[in-house]
Amino acid sequence: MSAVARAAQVSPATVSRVLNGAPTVNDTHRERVLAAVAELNYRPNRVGRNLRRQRTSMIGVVVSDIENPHFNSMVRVVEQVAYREGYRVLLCNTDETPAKQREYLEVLEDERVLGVLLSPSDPGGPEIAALLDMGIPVVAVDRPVEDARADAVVVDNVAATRTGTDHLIERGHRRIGFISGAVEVGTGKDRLEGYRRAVAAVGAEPLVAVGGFRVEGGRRACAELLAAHPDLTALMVANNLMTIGALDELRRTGLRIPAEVALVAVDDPPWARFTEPPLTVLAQPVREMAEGAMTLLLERIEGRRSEPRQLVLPLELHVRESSAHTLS
Amino acid sequence: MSAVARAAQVSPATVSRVLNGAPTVNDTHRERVLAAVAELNYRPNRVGRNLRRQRTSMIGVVVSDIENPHFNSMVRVVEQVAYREGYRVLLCNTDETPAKQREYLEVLEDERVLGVLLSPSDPGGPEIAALLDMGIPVVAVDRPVEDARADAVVVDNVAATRTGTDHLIERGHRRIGFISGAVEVGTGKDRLEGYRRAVAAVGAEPLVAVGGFRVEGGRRACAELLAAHPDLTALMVANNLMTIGALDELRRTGLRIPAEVALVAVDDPPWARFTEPPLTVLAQPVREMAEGAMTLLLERIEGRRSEPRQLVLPLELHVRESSAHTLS
DNA sequence: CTGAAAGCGCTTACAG
DNA sequence: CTGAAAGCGCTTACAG
Repeated sequence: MSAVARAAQVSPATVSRVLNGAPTVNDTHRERVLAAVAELNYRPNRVGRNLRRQRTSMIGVVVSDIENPHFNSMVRVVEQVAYREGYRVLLCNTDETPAKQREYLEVLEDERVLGVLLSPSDPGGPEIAALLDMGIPVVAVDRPVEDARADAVVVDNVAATRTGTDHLIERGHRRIGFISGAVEVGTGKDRLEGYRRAVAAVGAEPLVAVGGFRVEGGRRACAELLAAHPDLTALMVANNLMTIGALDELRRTGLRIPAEVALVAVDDPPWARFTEPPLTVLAQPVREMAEGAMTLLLERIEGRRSEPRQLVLPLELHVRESSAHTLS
Repeated sequence: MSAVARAAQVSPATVSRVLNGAPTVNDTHRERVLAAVAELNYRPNRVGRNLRRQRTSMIGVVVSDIENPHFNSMVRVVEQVAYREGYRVLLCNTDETPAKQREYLEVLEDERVLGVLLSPSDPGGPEIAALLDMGIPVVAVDRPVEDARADAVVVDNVAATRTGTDHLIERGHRRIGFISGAVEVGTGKDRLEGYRRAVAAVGAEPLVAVGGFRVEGGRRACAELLAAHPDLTALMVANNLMTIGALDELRRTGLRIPAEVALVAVDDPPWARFTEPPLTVLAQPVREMAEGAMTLLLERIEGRRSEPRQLVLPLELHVRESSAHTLS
């Protein structure tokens, strides 16, 4: 910058003013500065600016599994909104491990990001409180966090699996298996709860196997359920990745969907309409969640709100063919 | 930091040494510093460190469509490697637009990232040269860039669609449609070229529609081809998103796969085995590409290589049922 | 409208 | 082994 100042025969302060669009700069000076910038191929160093301004332009986005279509649709929307508003996205992927979450949140704190969007692997981690202590706003997405100062955008997971299971019950099913996510996380617990309530309401026995939200776990859980309960007629699966595993396992065993096993899944990834048969799903309002989360975060960052807020959005049942068979 | 120094009754220099694990620190001092750090809940400010060290720990990752499973699998692997090696990932999504690419690359330059992984929307953008001029290494992924100083990891796209089309030709097809990506990007051009060579080799007529690599474009291109060439018996689709669109269109028209239209697609997303019928695909070696790209980038960042390198990886044909029908 | 000066939070060569 | 000092590249209150 001082090289530019020298070339333009002005002070560094004036260069800075020109670069930041300050109104109070003489036109001759402005032109000389811009010419020198072009001439020297100068690009301002944001690290210096960030230090001086005591403010970066970065938002940390911490997801638990970036390969999950649910999260990457969300990341996409978040990135679009951030870009539009002039912020950058620092992407972190915790692979569902509390240790990685802790390390990443500490890094984000040290990098002095403006705010954090977090789909927690560990909703009670003390590093969440540390961020809030430092004045860095946190918006929990998908799953709430324990610290009450954080904002949150969640969906009504209990209602979702309740609705999905009720749908199967209406179709005459009573032996309904549930492939659950990790029950240590809120989403997993709530989805299991919705299922339990639905089967309890008609006096059916809960048949549960835990698949941990990943493809392989879904396959294993499906195999377990089929082995333990050969009489089951329907499956409710708690997310899209486990659904891939479950479909693969069902295909392997040769069971027909929906005639022998009906299927309802949480999440509506792009491929759900193209499996055989197309899947009945509970679609998450991904775009609304991402936009809601960014709205809450930007309100905080820009100082327009200080009271915590929580957004609860509904999932939507899309009935397709995987549940089209009615038991008689 | 000066507060910590005061509390520990040492100089800021000593605090810095303790925090950075310098060996030459008296144990008493070390303990006093660590106690003060814990007491004051001190977290070092990386912005200050970055400025002083003239070095950040950030890698820019610029993809053209983060919602595409191909790229998000890649981003996942990149993130894992970066984390393991102590680097952070700044994620940028260009939505296939040169303008967004330019803006993001300028931002990455200004943020003084250590290096950039770029799947270019505009392989000739002058901002790529600007990064290299500034000494920031660039590794092109998926598609090469024009500047010869950049490293690159690409797949052999010409061979891929050539192989896929030859596979259809062996099954007796001669009226083979091609749903192309954007031909302005290398991948799109090369995939089209492989198809052209294959049909030319048997004297068949090339039947091409451009779908631009996105779902809607794929649907439109498929409809176009079916309308213009009602006699076609097979389709080769240049990526996974357009395949979703094409499948949807085929389903709408009621054409049976593979009996009435055979289908081969580039990319092997998780759902490709669960469509009806399961898809014959050309699988990209995504993990190898991401790991290769990170290896090249880290070699540059850590100064272990200065000559440009290019990695070319093969795609693999996975024959499934969407091409199982042989024409007689 | 402009410049000289201070300072953001660190790190590190230097002297002791 | 330690501290005082300089300085990374900016921005901005202040004085003129």
